Amino acid sequence: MAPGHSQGQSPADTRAAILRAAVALMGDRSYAGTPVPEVAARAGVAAGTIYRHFSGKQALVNAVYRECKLAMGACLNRAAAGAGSHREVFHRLWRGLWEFSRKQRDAFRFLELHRHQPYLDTESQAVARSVSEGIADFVRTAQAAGAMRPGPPEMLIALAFGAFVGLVKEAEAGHTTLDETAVAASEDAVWGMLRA
Amino acid sequence: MAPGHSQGQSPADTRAAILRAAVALMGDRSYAGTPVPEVAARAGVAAGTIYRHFSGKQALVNAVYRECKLAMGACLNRAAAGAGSHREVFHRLWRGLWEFSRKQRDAFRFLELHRHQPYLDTESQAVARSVSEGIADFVRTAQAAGAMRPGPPEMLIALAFGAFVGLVKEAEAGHTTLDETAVAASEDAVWGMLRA
Amino acid sequence: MAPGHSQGQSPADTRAAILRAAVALMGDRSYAGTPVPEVAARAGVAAGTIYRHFSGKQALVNAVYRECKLAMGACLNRAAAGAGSHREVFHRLWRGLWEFSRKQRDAFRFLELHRHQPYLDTESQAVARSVSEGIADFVRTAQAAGAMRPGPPEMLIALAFGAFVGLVKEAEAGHTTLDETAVAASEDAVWGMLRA
Amino acid sequence: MAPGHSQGQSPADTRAAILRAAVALMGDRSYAGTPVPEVAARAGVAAGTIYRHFSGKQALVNAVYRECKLAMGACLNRAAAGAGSHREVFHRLWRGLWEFSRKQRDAFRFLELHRHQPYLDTESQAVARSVSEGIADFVRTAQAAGAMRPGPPEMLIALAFGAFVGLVKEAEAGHTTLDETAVAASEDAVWGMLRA
DNA sequence: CATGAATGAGAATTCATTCAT
DNA sequence: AATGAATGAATTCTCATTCAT
Repeated sequence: MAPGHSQGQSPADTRAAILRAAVALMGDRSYAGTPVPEVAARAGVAAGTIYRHFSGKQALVNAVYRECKLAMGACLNRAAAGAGSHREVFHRLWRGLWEFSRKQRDAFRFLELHRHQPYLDTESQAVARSVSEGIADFVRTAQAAGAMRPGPPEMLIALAFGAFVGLVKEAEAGHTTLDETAVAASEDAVWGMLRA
Repeated sequence: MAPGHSQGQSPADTRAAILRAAVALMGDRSYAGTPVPEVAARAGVAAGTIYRHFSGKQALVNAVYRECKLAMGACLNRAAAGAGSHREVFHRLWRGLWEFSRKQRDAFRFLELHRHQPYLDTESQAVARSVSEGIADFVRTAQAAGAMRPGPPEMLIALAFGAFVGLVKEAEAGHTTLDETAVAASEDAVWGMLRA
Repeated sequence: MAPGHSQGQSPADTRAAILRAAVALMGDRSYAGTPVPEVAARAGVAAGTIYRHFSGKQALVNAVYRECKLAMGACLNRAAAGAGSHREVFHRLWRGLWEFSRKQRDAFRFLELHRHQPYLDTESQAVARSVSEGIADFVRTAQAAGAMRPGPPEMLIALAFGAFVGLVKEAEAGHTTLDETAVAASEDAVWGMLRA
Repeated sequence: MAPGHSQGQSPADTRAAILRAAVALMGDRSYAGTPVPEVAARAGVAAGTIYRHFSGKQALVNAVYRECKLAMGACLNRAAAGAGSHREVFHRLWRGLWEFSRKQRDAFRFLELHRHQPYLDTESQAVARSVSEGIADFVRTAQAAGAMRPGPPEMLIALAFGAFVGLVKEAEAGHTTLDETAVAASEDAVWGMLRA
């Protein structure tokens, strides 16, 4: 009977808070396992507010997915952009992935848990494809230069990225932090898998 | 209207049907995303019947998890058991993984989606550990013989297994079947990552 | 946490109780104005039970609508069936309508409030049409015999039925019961409208 | 971002726009079925604006109801006012009703859908009564002059007005326009019901 | 053992209303 | 006066679980 109101931030801030809360919770407990009211609570807003910013739970996951995917894409693009040998670029990519998984831990987990889920819409899938495309280009160039083993770029990417994901999950489960030494060692190992 | 036994099904058959239904559905839509009544429907039994065989939804996932994990463990143990060089054993392991992911696709997907989830109980975790231990032993032996690169066995396993998972997910998403050629190529690549 | 169960009636009884509750409430407060839990409460069942019997609120109104419409149709058909002059048949129809509006007051009100609403599905509309058709046939016969004024049967029916509805609504609002005298007088008046 | 006045609209214009939007929507979808924000959207104002002009949703329906009822009352009074036989006055009344239902279709539908609803306040009911009273006077005069059949004026009005409503609803549902011919025929029929 | 109707807590979503700007 | 983001209670609907048959 007594509706309320509060304020203190711009709509964009509210939206951002909701997205932040959603990445964290859905990355931890899956889409179906995360009630909207809990997202609201963590974002510090009322449940109804979420529906002013997103048309529904599904629209929310998709927004989160795109944001995370683009963030990771940007991170990888930065790494791939600079000069240097293919080995050096790979070094930057591997480190970039590590940085991303550390600094945006929630986003990384979220992306891993929501790959190819049926509730992801066409736009989200398009974003995912465009990010993959960027990396595939790098692989193709390296293959053409004889620096990487031949084969479908998608396969090599799947192997290398899968390896990284495995590493991160292991680190999280084993309660060990993925430190400098481990990252350097894994980078070396994975390059052993990719090089010609 | 007439309660009683389902025609020609032993209790064990019923239990197996429930487990099969649960692997498929939960491997596809996650634990939280899979309603118990739907599992019942797919298993061809009434909703209540599930509760005669499992004390609740959580007990059901755990039963499923253990069964799948043990199946995969058995598959890997068989591969690791025979004679041959470390390279040859790895060959059998990689092929074993492939076999398993093809023949028990649902189980493989289920396991991947339910790694380290909070609803897995201590027994399930123990099963998981025991399976990992078997593989770790192989890695340690190979490292001692100078056939595999040094470093924590868990890390190498995480990288290799992660790579395989990445491969399978890519194949499913890309709608490409993981054929002989791709498996052979990936095996070669991953061995490049592991060998000393 | 503690789900329940109660029983004591057959599923058909439960369904009937829900329908009865829905007619009464929706006939009184409109479709949108009637919360599902209130229907449940009046039917003496839990809210969730409604969804075991009807796929949603909309399916519920449609079921109610069809049942009421068919009941009224049956009532009118009985009246139209017997022998006698057209005037006598009209007498029975008018009385039949009166009976129906008295004995099934809720159903009558419900039908009036839910005519041509957007949530009525094609099947409901078909039922409505078939009932109207029966009456239209009577009108056509009477017109052919020169006992009723010419013109589209639908128009005459709309006028006469509209008059009856107006009468009932007035009686309800004016808190006067529609007694024998009033019914006889109105019958005479309406026949004055219809006769050739 | 910049609060303030809507460009070139006087408060009275805004109020009128809200009322217009409300008649149309509530006449179509009932009181409970019409969200306030939707009324605002159709009126081209912000949701909050409605609450500067009306103390709540209920006050809004009542304002709408009174406006519509008075408009229809005025229409009927004009018809009843002029000279001529009772038959001629009835002709003007019937035509007046037709005019009103055509030119103010939304208002007519609104009034029909909101008769005797519990959220109508005493003032609205008083308005309704005063309009009815005007017509009842005409009926009483005609009865006294022996031009109309005897009986409670309210009953005759209910029958005749009900017939008209039935006609309009049929026309709307049957997707037939209520044309000159139909109106003339129905007028003749209804006079057959009313005349002595 | 199996059934499936019933339950009721809780999830997703809507909407009347408020109030800082 | 007007705005529109925010609120939170109410609404529709789902689903894990129970138990009479």
